[in-house]
Amino acid sequence: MAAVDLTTHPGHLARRLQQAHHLLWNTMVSEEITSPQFAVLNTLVAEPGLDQRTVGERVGLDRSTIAEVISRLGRRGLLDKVRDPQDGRRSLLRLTDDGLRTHRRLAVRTARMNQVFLAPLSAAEQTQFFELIRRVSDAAEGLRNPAEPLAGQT
Amino acid sequence: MAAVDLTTHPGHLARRLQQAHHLLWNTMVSEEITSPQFAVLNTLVAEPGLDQRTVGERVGLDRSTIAEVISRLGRRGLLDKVRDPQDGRRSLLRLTDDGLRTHRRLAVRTARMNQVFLAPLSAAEQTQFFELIRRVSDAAEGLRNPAEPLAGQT
DNA sequence: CCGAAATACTCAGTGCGCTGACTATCTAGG
DNA sequence: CCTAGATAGTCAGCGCACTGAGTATTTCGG
Repeated sequence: MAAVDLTTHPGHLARRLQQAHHLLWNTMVSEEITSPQFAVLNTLVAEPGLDQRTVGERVGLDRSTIAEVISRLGRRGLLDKVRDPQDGRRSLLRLTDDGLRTHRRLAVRTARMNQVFLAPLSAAEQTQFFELIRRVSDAAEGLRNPAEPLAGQT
Repeated sequence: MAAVDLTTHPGHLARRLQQAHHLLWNTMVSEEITSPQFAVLNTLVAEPGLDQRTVGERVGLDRSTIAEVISRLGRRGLLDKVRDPQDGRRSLLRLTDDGLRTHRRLAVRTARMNQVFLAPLSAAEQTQFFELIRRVSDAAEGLRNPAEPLAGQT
């Protein structure tokens, strides 16, 4: 009987939080476009013409995953992908009119959903919520490259 | 230029939090056993002989996903799965000795990882962190079955 | 100019997570 | 007993997410 209490395990809580979010997203935002897909659209609204890798960096997806997400968005005609004439390795991405319209429509619903999702918390608690999660995520992300200790050049 | 700030979107933050956790888990706990798999082991340590559906309920996985996770654990010889003689629909689950040993080993490492993961927060903040995430998750989970309004029997 | 390193992307493989359709089994009503 | 409904599990299909290997292109050193 050495079982552990999972409700104090951040990983378990993070997974449950995502599931809860997924549930609400499906009912209140879209069953077609997923949350990561919306994040990609959103990035390309802000910075049209980005290459695939950079979009992945912005939304926090690795090269393989971002490739799949973009391929799906392309199949749906929400974005165009063209080879960079300056650098044949890159694919430059740009939303279509349909992609722009979709983003606008979903942005409204997303805002509504976030309100419902965060309704159990007071305004102050919501701020705390964001800050605590961000601090933990950023710190863990920082452990990824333990090198690069000082600013001493190289 | 109607782009949105994703850092105030709980869904986005939840995803990033899980990625950060996954990263730490892989380096500090195990590359073989995943966090959901550990959750299943942990549940069966506390309640041996549970059926598949109930285990899924305990750890928060749907019938399909829990089936796959259990199948993987079974292939690795960490648990046994036998048909319930009382009810032929059910599969009863029980850890093997190897499963028990694995759980014990990982439980220690998991505790260490949680400390590192939560190190950026003070003790009070950690409590807040758990509570806020739990409240949001529970509330969203509650929206799943909007029925069952009163305690009036049936 | 030419070969090596870096970079962007693709592909194969594994695993989590969900829905909807299906099968097997059990339970309850007539 | 026998059928209708509920319940446990399987299966197919989609999508996110990661790693490691491989390809194409660019860049940099000699």
